[in-house]
Amino acid sequence: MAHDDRRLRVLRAIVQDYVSTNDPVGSKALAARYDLGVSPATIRNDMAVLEEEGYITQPHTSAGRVPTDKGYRFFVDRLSAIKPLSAAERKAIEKFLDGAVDLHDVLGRSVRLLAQLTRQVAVVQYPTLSRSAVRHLELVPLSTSRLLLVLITDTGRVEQRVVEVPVDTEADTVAELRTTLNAAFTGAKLGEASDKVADLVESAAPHLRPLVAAVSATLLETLVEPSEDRLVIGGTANLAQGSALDFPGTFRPLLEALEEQVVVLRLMAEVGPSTVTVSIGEENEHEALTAASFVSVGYGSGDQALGGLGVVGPTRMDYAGNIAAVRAVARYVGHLLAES
Amino acid sequence: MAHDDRRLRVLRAIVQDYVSTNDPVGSKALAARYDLGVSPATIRNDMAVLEEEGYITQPHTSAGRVPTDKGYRFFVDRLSAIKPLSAAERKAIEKFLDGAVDLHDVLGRSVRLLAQLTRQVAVVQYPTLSRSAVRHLELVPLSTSRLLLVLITDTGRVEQRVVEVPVDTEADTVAELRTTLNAAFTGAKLGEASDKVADLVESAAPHLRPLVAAVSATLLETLVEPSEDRLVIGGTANLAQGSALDFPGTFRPLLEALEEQVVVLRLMAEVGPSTVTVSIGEENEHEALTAASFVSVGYGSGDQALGGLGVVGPTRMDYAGNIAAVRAVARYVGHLLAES
DNA sequence: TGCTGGCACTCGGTCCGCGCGAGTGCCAGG
DNA sequence: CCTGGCACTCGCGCGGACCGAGTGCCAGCA
Repeated sequence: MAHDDRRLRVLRAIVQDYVSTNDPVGSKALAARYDLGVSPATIRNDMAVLEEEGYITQPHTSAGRVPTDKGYRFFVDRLSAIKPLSAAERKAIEKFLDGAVDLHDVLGRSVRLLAQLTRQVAVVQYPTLSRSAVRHLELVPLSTSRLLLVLITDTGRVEQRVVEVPVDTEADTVAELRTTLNAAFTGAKLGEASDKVADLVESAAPHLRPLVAAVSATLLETLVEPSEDRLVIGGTANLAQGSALDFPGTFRPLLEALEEQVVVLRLMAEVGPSTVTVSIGEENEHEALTAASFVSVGYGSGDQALGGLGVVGPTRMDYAGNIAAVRAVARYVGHLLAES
Repeated sequence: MAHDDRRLRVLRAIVQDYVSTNDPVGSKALAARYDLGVSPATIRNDMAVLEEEGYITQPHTSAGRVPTDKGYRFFVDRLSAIKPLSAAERKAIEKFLDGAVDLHDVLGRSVRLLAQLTRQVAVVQYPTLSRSAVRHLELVPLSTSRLLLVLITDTGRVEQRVVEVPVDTEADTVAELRTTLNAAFTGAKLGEASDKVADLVESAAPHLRPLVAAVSATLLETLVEPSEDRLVIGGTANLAQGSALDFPGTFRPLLEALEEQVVVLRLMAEVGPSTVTVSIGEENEHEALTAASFVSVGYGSGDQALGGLGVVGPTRMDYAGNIAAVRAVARYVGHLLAES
């Protein structure tokens, strides 16, 4: 129907206007700024309907309208045209990420880049251990009864743990152990490592068995939450922009939630690669995020995401732009990790 | 002189009162809350002198007085009695830090702990590479012309770099190379590594020389700023407390400066072990920090600090408490790193 | 000489009342 | 079904008045 179509355009205009001006938008301003082809009075009627249906609301009687979470949701779902990045932006991405020297560096640059592109808080997850493969396992003797286990994954993550071994070991034994472990685990997905452990202990030379068991146990421990997932956060300064406006009174809890990491990790758990997920306002379970939106996507080539990244900002954000930025950065990060 | 002594007490009272209430403090309130033994009128006279000398100031005529940076400085310098931590706090420290599983974990817990104890922004520096010693060097072949160099220090830091090697290598060669490098570097301070490189290349077997040179070069590269120093920041949510009050308009720049890291690292560069450094307001060079104070100390046993940690907050902070907390956490971190 | 109580003065914060303007809903007409 | 007109509502900003905290100064007292 023609009406529905126009109402959609009205809603879209309201969202766009509100996002850019941060002022409740009235019928006259809409008619003036957007070429809707109808008079303010007609727009008012449409707005009344939109309000009844819950897409917009007015903060008080004689103010303009503001999109509700439902309004944003509708807007985002109908976002057909993904705003392509400008040439300058593409260039900035390359410039920013090239020359990264290791994983930490890649993710650090990514988070800064994303924060800068979107002017929001950026969040980047380290590649999940359990979906990474072992590149190398190293054992460094600390004393005769303590070994340092160093795990290096194909994504460049390095984890280390001290292993208390049940029997005293000598250099030769450690070398043997190292060979055994690497033979067994190198190239294997960590998520499947637990399956191998039993067999490995079984088939190991008798004098190595307690050692293999101890080291394997420690290895599996690193795969459990929360140490398996790590997060880099950047651009929190961007929150301070219009904090009072966007997050009335909820600024501090929001920062706390971000530092908590767990909250964000939970959001991130659902992301798939290449499909951008947008979570708007009240859709977020955590209370501190009910005034915020979260745009996220998985990165990493292949069917399963190695990790996620995204941005957090006020519901009043430039969804189209942020989605594009998040997607672009994820693609670059995926490439960078694949080629290292 | 009796006067000077009383004036000092007045200044101290002003600082304490202002820190706890965040209201400019007047003569009457002072007389009522602190047992100075004199009347408000006398206190007024003292305050006039203190103001003339630049220790306090009044935001506007007919308001109370507020300490100036100079006033805080004087207060801090005369802080004889370090407030000892409460038993509960000591317990919290132990509980918080025990069970840390690796360096990242130790520092992460420390920063959270410090933020919680002081209710300020906490900052912890990773152990400086150049002052750490090599525990182990590992080489993992990525392809015949690329090696992954993994450096493990005695403080538990792990750094990795990809080394492009000039000639194709085989597994045997890599093993030889690894042995050579570990023989040369294990146990050596990284700061002194550059001295060794020339000799090492010289004395290496001819076929290893280009490899040793390439790997050593990469090793030395990791020692230059900014990758040599890393920072963990936590408790930024604490800034949001009275951001408007404490940092009028400078909230965002402050967050930016903290994220910048470089600024903080520069401040941290000067810290020595065991001596707490306090940098107040305008004493900080960086503009965004002119309304903030920085309390820091080095951690690590021995004469030279392995790294620094501290807190950043408004000049209006509990210096005695924060100094005590920073010192206590530094001691614990030092112990933890020493025993691993 | 130094402390004290009293007093006049200053000045920022708060409250109140008012007018303005943006925005709305409704209605009659095209 | 759209449009222009109109009466109505309210939040915001502005200006004035009041209030109270705090000060500086001064004369008196130990």
